[in-house]
Amino acid sequence: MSETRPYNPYVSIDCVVFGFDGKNLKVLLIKRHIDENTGEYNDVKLPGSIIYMDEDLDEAATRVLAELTGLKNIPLSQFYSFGNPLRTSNPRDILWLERTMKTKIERIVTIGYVALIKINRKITLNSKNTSAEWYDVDEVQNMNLAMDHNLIVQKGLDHIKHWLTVEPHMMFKLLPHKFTLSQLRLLYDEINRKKSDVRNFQKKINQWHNLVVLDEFEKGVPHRAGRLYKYQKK
Amino acid sequence: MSETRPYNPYVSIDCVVFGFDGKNLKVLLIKRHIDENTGEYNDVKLPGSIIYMDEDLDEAATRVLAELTGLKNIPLSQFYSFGNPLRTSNPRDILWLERTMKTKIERIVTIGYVALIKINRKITLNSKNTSAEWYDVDEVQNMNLAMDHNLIVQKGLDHIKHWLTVEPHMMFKLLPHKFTLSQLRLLYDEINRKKSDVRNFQKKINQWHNLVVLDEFEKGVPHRAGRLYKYQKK
DNA sequence: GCAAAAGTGTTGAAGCTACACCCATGC
DNA sequence: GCATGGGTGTAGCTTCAACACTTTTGC
Repeated sequence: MSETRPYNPYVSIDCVVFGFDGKNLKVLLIKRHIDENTGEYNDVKLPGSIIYMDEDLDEAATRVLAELTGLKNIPLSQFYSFGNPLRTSNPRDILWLERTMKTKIERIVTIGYVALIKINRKITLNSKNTSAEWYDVDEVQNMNLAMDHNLIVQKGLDHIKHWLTVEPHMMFKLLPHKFTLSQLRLLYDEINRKKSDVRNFQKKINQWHNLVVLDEFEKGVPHRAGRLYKYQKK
Repeated sequence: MSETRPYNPYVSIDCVVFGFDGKNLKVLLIKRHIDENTGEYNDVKLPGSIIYMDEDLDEAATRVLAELTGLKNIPLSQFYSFGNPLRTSNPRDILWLERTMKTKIERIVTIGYVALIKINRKITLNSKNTSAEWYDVDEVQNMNLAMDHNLIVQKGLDHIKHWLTVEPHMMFKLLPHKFTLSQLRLLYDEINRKKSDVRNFQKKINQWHNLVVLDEFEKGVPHRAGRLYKYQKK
């Protein structure tokens, strides 16, 4: 983070960070303020930034996420790269980029990374002018994100949906340490965009051998309390 | 392709083009000659090049492949991006890149694309100093390709292996117009790196409904001739 | 006639889907 | 006591793996 480390103004990282609030899948977005002398403009974008000249992509993703949100030790997975030359051609985007990066921007190819975190992780911001918030993934589809970030979120979603079949354990990263089977199923259904049969779902996950049954139950619910489970890495 | 169209020397495309000769999976590589005054050096690399400043990635992939091999109308799929800052740090690579691109090279992030073609397609080269050849994928693992191209080939392989389950029809792009079920099975097994049971395999592919049985048989084989099939898009 | 690959069915195991009722809790 | 979601088993169907012998052809 030294001030003299040169940027590569042609390549950036964008992080699609997903969370789950027990009901909806959420994505972490950062509010962006543009003062177009002074047309004023507020919108919302993915946490992302250009990379340093001598920086590996995975490394850059980790750094960018930490710098913009304070989130550390988050495994990030590259999923797709976006290089439409018009993706940063909106004057608003150019203005914002050049002010923020303090460098001339021509055209940026961005590498998309995806991460799954527990939604109650503390987010800290590096600037008073910004704020990060969780947005419903469904809402985001109808919002107008900065640059091509709608597309990036969509591709990120496709990517984690694909994980459901290939590595379903990734879901546990989105759940609290202790969770009920309903929470697990709702999350699964939310990502998969279809309702599972309750009994069949429980049969399926009982074969995963990574769930530990706890002697605890959820509290304060206006119905029979669900049993709590935790995930145990094998 | 005008001479004045400026390059973006920070982003490149590399194409992993696969073919199948009836027995082995092959990858298309380009011989590269370096004269290091005159240490002489010959090695082999993927068809790839830096992109133009105003060019979309998919567009660049199509152009680069056409320019370097004459292959047109080839669907290319992006599969992964490679950005280790040391990937082009070998002096040999720098020398070659700067001579070929006629521009100063600092560090290149490359976007990997994969394509599947029939192995008898005509390859034409744009220069007398280069030549393109098909290499056994297995051999390539033990060769020392330029830059990080061994890694890129490996990731490309993983990608098409994954296609077997998700979109198995892609295999037909690698086969001749008319083919036997053995050829199809050998290709499947080659990509999947395991032997299928003959009968089970035929049952599986009979459910695809994209195979048309022909009234023709292969010729000149020293055993019972296999029936020919063709692929019919639905 | 022999070497080499083509072609062809059945069985058992595992996994997937569909489906309905009683239970515990908060209000 | 009622509304809400928790928790539980079975039966039919589909899918997948394992397995061996006869046919055709070139030489």
